[in-house]
Amino acid sequence: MKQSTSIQDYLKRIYELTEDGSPASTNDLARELNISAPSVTGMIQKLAAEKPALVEYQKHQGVMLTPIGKKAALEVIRHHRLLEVWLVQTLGYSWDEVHEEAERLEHVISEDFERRIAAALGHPTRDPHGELIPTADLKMPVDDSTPLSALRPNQFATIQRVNAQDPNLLRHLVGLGLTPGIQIEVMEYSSFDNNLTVKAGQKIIVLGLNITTKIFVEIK
Amino acid sequence: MKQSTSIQDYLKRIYELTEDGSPASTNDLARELNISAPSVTGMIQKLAAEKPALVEYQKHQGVMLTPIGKKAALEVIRHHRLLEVWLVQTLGYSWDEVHEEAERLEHVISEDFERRIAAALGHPTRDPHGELIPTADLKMPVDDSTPLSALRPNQFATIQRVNAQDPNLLRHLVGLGLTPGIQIEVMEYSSFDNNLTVKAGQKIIVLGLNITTKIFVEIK
DNA sequence: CATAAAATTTAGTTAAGACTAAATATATTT
DNA sequence: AAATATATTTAGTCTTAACTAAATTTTATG
Repeated sequence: MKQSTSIQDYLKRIYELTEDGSPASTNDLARELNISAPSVTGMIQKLAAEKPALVEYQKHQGVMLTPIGKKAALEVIRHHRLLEVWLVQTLGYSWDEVHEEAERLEHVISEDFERRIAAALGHPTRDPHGELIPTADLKMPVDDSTPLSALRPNQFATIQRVNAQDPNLLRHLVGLGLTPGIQIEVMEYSSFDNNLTVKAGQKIIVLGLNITTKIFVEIK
Repeated sequence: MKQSTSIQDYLKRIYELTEDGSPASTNDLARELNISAPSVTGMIQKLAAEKPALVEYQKHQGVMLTPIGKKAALEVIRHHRLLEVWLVQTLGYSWDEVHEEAERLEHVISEDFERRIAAALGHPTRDPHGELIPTADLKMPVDDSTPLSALRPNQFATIQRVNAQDPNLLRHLVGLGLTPGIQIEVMEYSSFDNNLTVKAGQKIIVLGLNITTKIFVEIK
């Protein structure tokens, strides 16, 4: 019942890619995992053949997680996000440094360790990027946020989460003052390049689609 | 230059088995690692063939670590022991619970993580069992302790370290009040079974060789 | 010191999980 | 709807690190 590190990575990526309800394609998975497409096909077939199956798979149609696969994925994601909070709170990591460390630790911590850090941290519900942490019974809380890219001028919002791991992007956002909890107002929208001009604190900032699709907000 | 988990385990065990200056035998290594002897031979040959070599190996003569292999081993041991302190101090693990968790974590933490916990803990010199922690520049501090088994009646000593990982034994010792820092007096010695009768606090305790060779003391 | 026992190594397999090259299926374009 | 482009799968290989069975070397014993 305990999966290898690489199986856990597959399940986690499949979870992320199927959050919208549509199956994950072999190619998308290959890209996300930095693994060749044929290797991905092989692993998917293996996961689908397990008893009980961890994924549902039809040739050329992509993969979805079975309920069991989903539990396993949420377990890894819970580990990852709790670890991120823990690294930031107790060891002074910054939000652009935690991802890589958590990525390795998530596979080796015990359930006991998980319980201990969750308790020590006061059972946090979000990681340092504002992402929701799956509950101890492995349910993902419902997320009511909207991508910033969907907002238009004169809308006010609070940043809830930033769906990114790239340290450079994260540091850039800190520099701009765009972190969870921050209030913003949309000033302008350009339909040509989908740029949004937003006001955060005193700053007026122009953001491209690449950034606005990664920032999720609660509309005021 | 970064070794696999299993190579790290080999190096660590070889370090422990060669601390007395004599080479580690294939069989001893196999037993310590829970791996078959032929597998051990294979791995040893591989480690000896690396450039630079991690071990010195002559057929049928056992293995020793090269200076480079020793550094690598001390790195893993430093990780392990710092993690044990960390788990006890910040997450409330008891000394019989830490070993297993540290055993998995030691292979995946970054040098940055190592530095952060070392600093957060105030650069401890011993782990929860009293074992010395290799320094940041990977030197093992000299150990001046004596096995309790070498003491005789009327000698007084302080327990410095307990060289054991078995949770049952460790809990047993806590029950007997035999933990690092505790003062003891040797009352009796039996040359027949090598039992020692010691006084720790109020208690009078008879200990077999299996235990007295694992407890290391500083003679008063 | 010859022989039995124990330790070690060699030889050959296996499993996981990656890879490339080639084949095939699906999707897109004209 | 045919032709092309893209995505996916199949087939076969490689590496790591384990295994067992058999051969060999070393050590211990009679």
